[in-house]
Parts: sequence; C-alpha cells; structure tokens
Amino acid sequence: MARERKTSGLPTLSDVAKAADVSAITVSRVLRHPEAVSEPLRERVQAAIAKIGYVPNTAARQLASARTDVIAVVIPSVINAVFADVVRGIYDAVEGTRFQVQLGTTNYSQLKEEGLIRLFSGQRPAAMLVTGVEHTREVTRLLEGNDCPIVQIMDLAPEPVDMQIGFSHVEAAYGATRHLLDKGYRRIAFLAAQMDPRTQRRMEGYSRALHEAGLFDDDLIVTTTKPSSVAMGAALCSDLLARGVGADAVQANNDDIALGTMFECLRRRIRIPQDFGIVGFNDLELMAVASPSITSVVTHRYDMGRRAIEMLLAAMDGKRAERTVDLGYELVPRQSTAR
Amino acid sequence: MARERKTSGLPTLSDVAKAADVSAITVSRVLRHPEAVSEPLRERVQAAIAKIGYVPNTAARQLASARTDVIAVVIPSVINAVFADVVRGIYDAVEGTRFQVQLGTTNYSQLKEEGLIRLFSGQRPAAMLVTGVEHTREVTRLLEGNDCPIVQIMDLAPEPVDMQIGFSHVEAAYGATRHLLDKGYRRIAFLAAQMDPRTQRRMEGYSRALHEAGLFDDDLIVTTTKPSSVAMGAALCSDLLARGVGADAVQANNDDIALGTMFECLRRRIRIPQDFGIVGFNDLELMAVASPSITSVVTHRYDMGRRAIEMLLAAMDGKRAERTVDLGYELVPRQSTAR
DNA sequence: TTGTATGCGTTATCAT
DNA sequence: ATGATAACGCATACAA
Repeated sequence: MARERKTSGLPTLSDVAKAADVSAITVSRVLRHPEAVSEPLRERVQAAIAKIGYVPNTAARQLASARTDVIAVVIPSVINAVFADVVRGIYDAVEGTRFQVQLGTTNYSQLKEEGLIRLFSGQRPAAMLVTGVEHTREVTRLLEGNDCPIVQIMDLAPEPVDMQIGFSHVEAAYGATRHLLDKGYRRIAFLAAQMDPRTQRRMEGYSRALHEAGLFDDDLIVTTTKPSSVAMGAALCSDLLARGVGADAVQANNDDIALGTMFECLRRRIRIPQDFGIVGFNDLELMAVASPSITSVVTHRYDMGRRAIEMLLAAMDGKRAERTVDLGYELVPRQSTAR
Repeated sequence: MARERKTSGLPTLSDVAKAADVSAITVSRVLRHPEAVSEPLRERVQAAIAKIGYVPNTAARQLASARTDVIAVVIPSVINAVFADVVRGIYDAVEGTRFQVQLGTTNYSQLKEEGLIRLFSGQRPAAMLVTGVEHTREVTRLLEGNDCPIVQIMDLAPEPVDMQIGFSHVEAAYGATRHLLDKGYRRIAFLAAQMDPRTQRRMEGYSRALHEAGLFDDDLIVTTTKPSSVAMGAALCSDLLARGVGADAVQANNDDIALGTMFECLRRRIRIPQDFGIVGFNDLELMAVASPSITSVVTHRYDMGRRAIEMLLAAMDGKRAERTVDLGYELVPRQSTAR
C-alpha cells in the first residue's frame, strides 16, 4: 500500500528523464559532465530541462555526493565598513563558480564564534574562511577537525590552522606612529574602541614606536570596549582632551575613530595639522575626501577577501600554493599630518 | 553484494541509535520533539549524542522533509551602509531560530537579481526576502512561483508579491525638500548617483515639492549612474557649482552624497548653513557627529530587516498578519539647515 | 510512547 | 556512451 509522502512538487531528474526518454543518470551527466554524453542525447536532455523548467535539488545532490558547494564565512560584523569590503571581495571571487557563500557574524563574541564554527562544521562545507588567527581552544579544535581547506584572514600567525592571508597589524601601526613622530609630533595618543585581538596588536605597534622614541606615556592611551563608531571617536577624543595631558596627535585604531576625532577638533577649533595630527587605519574611501583629508594606512581588504577565496578554490582543486600570504600595508600621508 | 559508497565518515543518526540502544526515529525525535520521548530514553539518547559528537546532516534532513531552514535574502550591496544596517537587523532576528540566512547581492543589476532569484528559488527556501518592489517580469514570475512566504523591503508598492515592509520614498524626499523650502532656501539642487528605483522616487518627491513652490529648475538636478560614494558626492557638488546656476542648497539622494557635498563646501569655504543648506537621506550615524552636523531623514533600516524576518517567521508559523507595513520616516533637522 | 517500513532526489558503482 | 541499481542520512506515515 502506497504511503504518501510530502514532495517538493517540483520537477525532478526523472521527470526530465521521462520527457527526454533517457535514464535519470544520463540527465545527471548532462548537467555535470556534458562531454561524457553524446551530442544528440545531450541536446534532447537540455531541451527537456528547459521545457520542464527543471532545477536541481541541492539537498539531494549533497546527500548523494557527500559534499556541498558551500563556503562558510565567519566575520565579526557586517556593519563595519572594513568587513563590508572583505565581503565584497569574497562575493566577487565566488561569482561564476559553483560555490555559494554562507555568511555568519560573531559580533566580536568568542561564544558566538564558537557556536557558528560548530554549526558550520556540521554542514560539511566545501571550505571555510574565518576572521582572525586567535581563537578559543575549542574553535581551533573544531577547525582542525574539518577536512576541508580553511583560510584565516586579516592577520598573520606563526602557524595558521591551514592557510592564512593578512598583514602585520603590529608593523602597520608601528609605521603609522613613526610617521607622526617623523612629523614632529611628540605627545601622540592612541584611541581605540572594540578591543579585539587586532586592536591589541595595533596598540602594540604604537607602543613600540613610542617606547623606542622614549615618548611612551600610559596617560595617552584612551580605550573602550564598546563598539567602534564615529561618535565614539569624538567621545574618545573629548576624553583625551579632558585629561589635560598635552596630546598633540592621535593615532586612531581605525578610520571611524579618526574621523570622530577630526570632527571633535573642528568643533573645538583645534587646528589640524598645525596643532594636532591625526592618523587613521584602514583607509576607507572617506579619508581622502574629508576636509582636511586624513592620513591613514591602506589595508587591502577587498583583495584579502578575493584572494582568500581564490586560495580556497585552488586548494579544493588540489593545487594548493602558499600557506601564508602577507598583503602588507601602505601609509598614505594626507593633510591631517601635513605640517 | 555490497556496493561501497563514499560516506561523510561522520556519525549518523543510526550510530547514535545503536549507541543508545534505541531506534533511529527515537533519536530523531529527541532532536526535534524532545517532549514526545520519555525521560529515561531521552537522557540516554542525549548522552549518546554528546559522547559520539553527532551533528545532524542538513542535506539529509532537507531531502527527507522536503523543506529547508534557509531564508534567502537578496540585497543590492553589502558595502552600502544602508544595507549593512538592514542585514544586521536580519541576522539579529534570525538568531536563536532554527533558520539560516542565505545572502545574495545584485550590485544593482537586474540581470544578477534574476540569476539570484532563480538560484534561490531552486533551493526551495523556507522564505524569501527581496529588496525593492520593482522587478523584471521574469523575477516577478519566479517569485510568484515560490510557495514560501516572501517579503519585499525598502519600498512600498500598491500590490506586493506577498508581503512588504518599507516606507514612501516620494513622501520622505518631499518632506526633506519642504524642510529646505521652509528654511528659506530657494535654489535647491538634487544630487544623486546610482539611479535605482528608490532614487527615482526620491527625485520625484523633490520635484513635486519644488513644482508646488514654483521653483523647479531642471538645471538644478545633477545625477550620475555611477556608484554612490562620498567622493562622488563631492564631485557632484563640484559639477553643480561649476554650472553657475546659483544653487543655495542641496537635497542629497543619500548621506554619502550629502557628506561629500559638505566636504566640498568646506574646501571652498562656502558657509553652511548660512549660504548653503544640505539635507541627506537615511541618517547614518555619521550625520549627527559631523561638524557641522547634517540634517537627514531617518529611515528605519535595522527595524526593517528585523521586522521583515519577523513577518516571515510569523507567516511560516501560519500566523500571517499585515500584508503591508509602513515604517514611515522622520526628518531630523541639524546644523546644516539651521538658519 | 516507541518502532517499522519506505521514500525524498540525486550520484556512485558496476555492468553492458 | 548508456543504463540498472543501490546507497546517501533522515523524516514521514502508519502500526503496535
């Protein structure tokens, strides 16, 4: 007796097979290895597919082949313009391939990151892209348990889980602070929000530069764990000025903070760059357009996303190349430090 | 004779069933309807799951149940801060449910939109969220062919495909331009890039306000089809000023354009708001912090994403409520028009 | 409350 | 080059 089951109702492989008067597997072949099917059959099948409007069922395909076409992507945030560029690079690189992106955000929470990595690992993705190189022990374990290619982005570790593409935040920040020192600023403050691992490293670069110059002073560092934003940049700048520690420049942890700092200075009629220098980080499009324009550090975010995917695609294709890619950084001097 | 197949190698339902000495279906029930299984059995099964480290296979689940837990989301762009907020609302609303988001971007291309909608439709998503209310005939056909709940966001149409949540761009822009008129500006320009359907509607609102006031002038409209950005805002402002048409205010199509306009004015030492008024659109966080701060129109983007998902969740739960939700808008006067 | 039998739509394996 | 058949891992319908 026939048990009734819920079907999707949509045309299936065998519907196409019937219509084209071939076997199901032939239809499958036309879809995946068209060169293995003779011309006339292929055309008949393709006509049937078009006529019926057949679309392959992803779930069935995955189940049967024990693999997916999903590239799992874990980033901290989508509202952060920095990751927006990375994501654009990712999507651009995936376009035209058979792969799909599954995006997850952690909101800078290690707990959420662990949950996401666990979830994604369970879906047996074809590859994984994760942000950062510092994870909880459990996340590292989960990642290592995956047998798919994995790329870590945005930062560089001595030993990546699998592959990595990024740059040295310590060096980049060091270079930025050196630039301020070279311009003659002496009381250089560091402003930062959202203290993630990469922020810590940038602060390290800043500190090293000031220590080397014998100008380091704890009181010049103003940070908060709250989310980063332009408004927060203005607030941090206010805090700094209220301390009365004679700051004459700001190395901002990112461009939002730098922009907020600039607006706060404009409001207080503090002259930039004569009396106060500002350096941002990431070089968002805005920095070049602002008035005064703001010195910043170019990080190759779009390329990072794009090339990370390319590394994964290559690895899935068996042609794994470099294990580590250093994209470097680039300081762009602008009006905000042009004195 | 046993045919060998490639398996995922990972533990399956029946592995857990064996370990707990129950049938597979019982394990399945523990996972999905724990209340339908007796306490002792449930505990035994849960212990086995934990011990073995079992993770359900999504593909098998989808295939067997003829439905997925995927909410397909189609937006134009992730780098646009406007959609970043929408996406955040979407992810926040999905969090804690069994659903996952599948994000696709069209880059404002109708062709890409069609491709995406076709792809997604083939995956039999549990629900769909699409941006805008104007689509090609083919996209509309595809959408209507889906039997899942669909919500269109960002705009309002007389007749949505299924549900919609948004606001009237015509009215919002009309209100913004009225504000400039009320402040005594007379030669109000309209600057826009990336001429998507919503931009057209905002231009319509602007035009209506100026026509009503008898102040409409074609020469005051400067647009480009290139992507919108702060730099483009500055460029459009330059173009406008080069025309020598005596503009005394700008109604910008969005906040990026407004900010670029402001920077261009700062560079040219044009006094804001005394000699030149600026109104943006969307009220990004930046607008309140900028110096001078910029008048803008609040659009409830985060809520739009969040509530769109809530509408879909409700519909999937059989409790469909409103077909159309108008979130309205809100003008926030700031320094850039405070004269 | 628990279990049995069956099928979801596809691909892998083997056979022709 | 093409086809028959058996899985893939799970959930549904039904029975007990």
